[in-house]
Amino acid sequence: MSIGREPTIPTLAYALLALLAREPLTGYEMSRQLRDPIGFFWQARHSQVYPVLSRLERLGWTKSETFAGPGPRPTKRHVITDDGIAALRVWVGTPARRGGRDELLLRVYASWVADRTVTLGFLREAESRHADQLAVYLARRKRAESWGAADAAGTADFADYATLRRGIGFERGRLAWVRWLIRKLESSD
Amino acid sequence: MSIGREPTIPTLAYALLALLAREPLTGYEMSRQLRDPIGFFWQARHSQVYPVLSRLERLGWTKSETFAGPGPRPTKRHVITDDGIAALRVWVGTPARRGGRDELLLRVYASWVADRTVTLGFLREAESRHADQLAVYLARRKRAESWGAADAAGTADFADYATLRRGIGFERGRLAWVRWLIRKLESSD
DNA sequence: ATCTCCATGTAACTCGTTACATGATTTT
DNA sequence: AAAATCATGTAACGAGTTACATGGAGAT
Repeated sequence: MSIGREPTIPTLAYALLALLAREPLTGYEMSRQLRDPIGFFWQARHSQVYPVLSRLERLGWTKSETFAGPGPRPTKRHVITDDGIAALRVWVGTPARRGGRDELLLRVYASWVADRTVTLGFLREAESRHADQLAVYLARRKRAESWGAADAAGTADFADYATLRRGIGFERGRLAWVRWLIRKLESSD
Repeated sequence: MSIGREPTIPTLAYALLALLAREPLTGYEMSRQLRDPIGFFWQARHSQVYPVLSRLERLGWTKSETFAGPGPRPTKRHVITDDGIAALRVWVGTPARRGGRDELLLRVYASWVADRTVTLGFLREAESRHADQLAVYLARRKRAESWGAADAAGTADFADYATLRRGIGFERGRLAWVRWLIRKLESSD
């Protein structure tokens, strides 16, 4: 029984465990994945990743093997332990708190103080960014479906596929809304 | 050479200016709005709001009048200045950085390590939360449309309405995806 | 020659949350 | 009687960003 307040585990720790549950990775590889594949819904810089990785190891949730690599320091490959998988399993079932921050919406909320050309400018920029992102996701979905990820419920591949589908839904909804707003603003002179 | 780099203005400062551009408010009223009306895309606690408000005043972007009120300290009503509106106008046109964090997606990404009943449990909870939120937004849209907000492009009311529409789109897309996932997991035994 | 990728970490700082602190009025 | 609402703030901490630091290998 610990009397004091045991320090809370940051969500990033579970994001890293989720990556390691799929395959062993170096810290560098994890921080790359926290940009691109899962960066759609969770991001972190390498400077945030490394301290959390040490902590995971102190908790016994991961272990690492060190070997010679590029750069001045040795490279570490991290592996999740049974305790780590158990901890991840518990966390998955705890309630998610919502509440995201969205700068584009905040800008739209304040846009009535700006010139319409400025507003249309950032909306058109958003339109093209979201169209690009949608194209990326659609290509990935095609690939994922071609090797049957859609029918592999219960696997990591299916979980990837499920989050990808949400990415597509998000980008489509966002695009439709941005285009609606652009039309509205253009047709009201 | 160390040029005195002016400290960066936090995004919350612009969120507060966006509120004050609509009407003068107390810090308390602003922190309430950062829960409910605009809490869908931007949140903050009162402990974060008050220091930023002092800073806005030091910058000359707001001014406040103090009067006796409930509680041990006097109440302050904050008003945006012309400089504040100008600063908000500039900020609206600067590029928004994206990248949100979404705990539900992170949980789904890791869900393949958990029991299917656990996964279905948090998905059904998410389904009902999003259905509730959608109902709230739809009621607000009805009200907004009844007094013509949809055709008032360039006004604060229209900006409110535009963000509300995105809220509805988001909740609908989220609901459709959660329901698809539930069906997929249920039908794969 | 310069840039990017690989691969690690630390330092300084800002942003955001939780808890502490006070106290009258209104609602349950 | 207890809780919520109005209304302000501070303190301690955790989360997240930017910058500093190192250095080999391969690409432009």
